[in-house]
Parts: sequence; C-alpha cells; structure tokens
Amino acid sequence: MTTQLDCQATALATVSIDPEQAAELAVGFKALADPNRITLLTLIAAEQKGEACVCDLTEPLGLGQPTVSHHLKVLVDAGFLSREKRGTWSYYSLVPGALPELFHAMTERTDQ
Amino acid sequence: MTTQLDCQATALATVSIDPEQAAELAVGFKALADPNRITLLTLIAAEQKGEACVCDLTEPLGLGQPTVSHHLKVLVDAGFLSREKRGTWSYYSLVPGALPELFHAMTERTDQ
DNA sequence: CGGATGGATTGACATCCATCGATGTTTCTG
DNA sequence: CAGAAACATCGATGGATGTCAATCCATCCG
Repeated sequence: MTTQLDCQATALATVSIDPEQAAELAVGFKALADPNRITLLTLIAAEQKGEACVCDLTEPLGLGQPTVSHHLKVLVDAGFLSREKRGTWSYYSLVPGALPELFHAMTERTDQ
Repeated sequence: MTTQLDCQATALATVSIDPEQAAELAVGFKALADPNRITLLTLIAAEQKGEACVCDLTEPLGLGQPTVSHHLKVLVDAGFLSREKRGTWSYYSLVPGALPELFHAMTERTDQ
C-alpha cells in the first residue's frame, strides 16, 4: 500500500535538490552576499600580480584592518581566495575556477 | 599639487568596482544565500509547467506557509522569480536569464 | 450572502552578522 | 634584545534576518 507513496517520495528526491547540496550552495552565496567582499574579490582580481595584501585593501574599502581581515577569512573559508604568508605580509589571491564552479552548479540545478 | 593624488584616485575607481555595482551584486547573492531559497528555485525549475504555487512548496521545504511566502517574496524582489496571480492561487516561475546575468556580471569583474 | 481556501502581511523573537576597539602573534630590523 | 610593523583573533554591540503564530485580504463556491 505504501508503494505509491514511496514512489512519489523518490520522485521528489530525484527531481528536487538534496538539502546538503542546497546548504552547500548557500554557503558559497553567503560568502558573496556582502558588498565589501565583492569589492575585495574585484580588487584582488584587478591586481597585476594576481595577489594583494591586507594593507592594500583597507584603504579602498574604508574599513578597519580587523574587519578586512575578517572578510578575507570568510572568502578563504568559502574557497574563493587562498592565503600565502610571506614574511610579515599575507598575500591573498583568487582560487582559479572557484566562482565559475559555484555558478555552474547553481545553473545546472536551475536550467530545467 | 593634488594632480597625482587625483590621478591615483581615478585609476583606483576605474580598475576597481563601483560601490553601487558591488552593492547591487551583493543584493542578488544575498537572495541566494539561504538553503531554502536555493531549494525553492530548484523546485520551481523542476516543475514541468515551469511554475508552482505556494501550496506545492511548503511541504517539500518543511516550513510554514508564511515563511515560504516570505522567501518567495525575497526571490521576486531580487528579480529571480515572477509572480502571477490566477484566482486564489499565486504561481511563481523563474525569470529567464536572471541568474546567468548575475553570474556573468560577477565573472566579468573577477576574470582579470 | 457566508463559509472556506490560498496566500500575503504583521509582530515578536531568537539568532546571525558586520563592524570596531583592544589585544595577541609573528616577523623584520636596528 | 627591543621596538615596530603587518596581520589575526577576541569581545562587544547594533542591526539585519529566518522563523513562527496570528491576522488580514481576496477569491471561490454552496
């Protein structure tokens, strides 16, 4: 008797999205859900050397150093930036393909 | 005496991103920064008819009707969904190209 | 007309988050 | 070794946000 219900449940699970995957995507978008973090990514992308240290980023954003450091950590934890420490400075650079990968995963689930 | 400073300021403004544009992008990503809203988009995209009403969406999400209605409003305000009211029901459907447009705008600013 | 149904809105509440000041840590330098 | 410089971390705080219960609004149907 429960066959049809089970079948419906299976169909829903297949057609919709896994809660884990939804949460994973949301984590990525949450890291981008801040104007200053968007600006940080574009600032780093605009650097000729492909990297920037915190001291280069505080002034354009008009934020304090701890706040910028916090935002950078969020972007690193989300996998969009990588940090390399050389001497006293920390250099942040874009992780190649990280943003497109997120966008593609979302588009894949959204194009019917 | 201020010529060089002005020039630097101009260069920064050109190379980096406009604060307004950063805020605009952040608004879009903020709407996607929630697992339930991600699931809503995928649920609607998975509908054969390309649209769904609130009553179809509350159960898969396990949320109350007001909460689902709230999330849908967020997605409509962000431009990702459109609402069409027919009789008692409200039908939500994806706005074609809205998500890719956001992703493209971000990628454009991020690919150096 | 009057109940019933689908949905939006409001108010309240708990939680999360962006920001800052203060402090800690590491590394360079004199 | 001692100070300085760059950055990270911590604690606090005000504002934003997700959720729900209750209510309101519009539409359908006896």
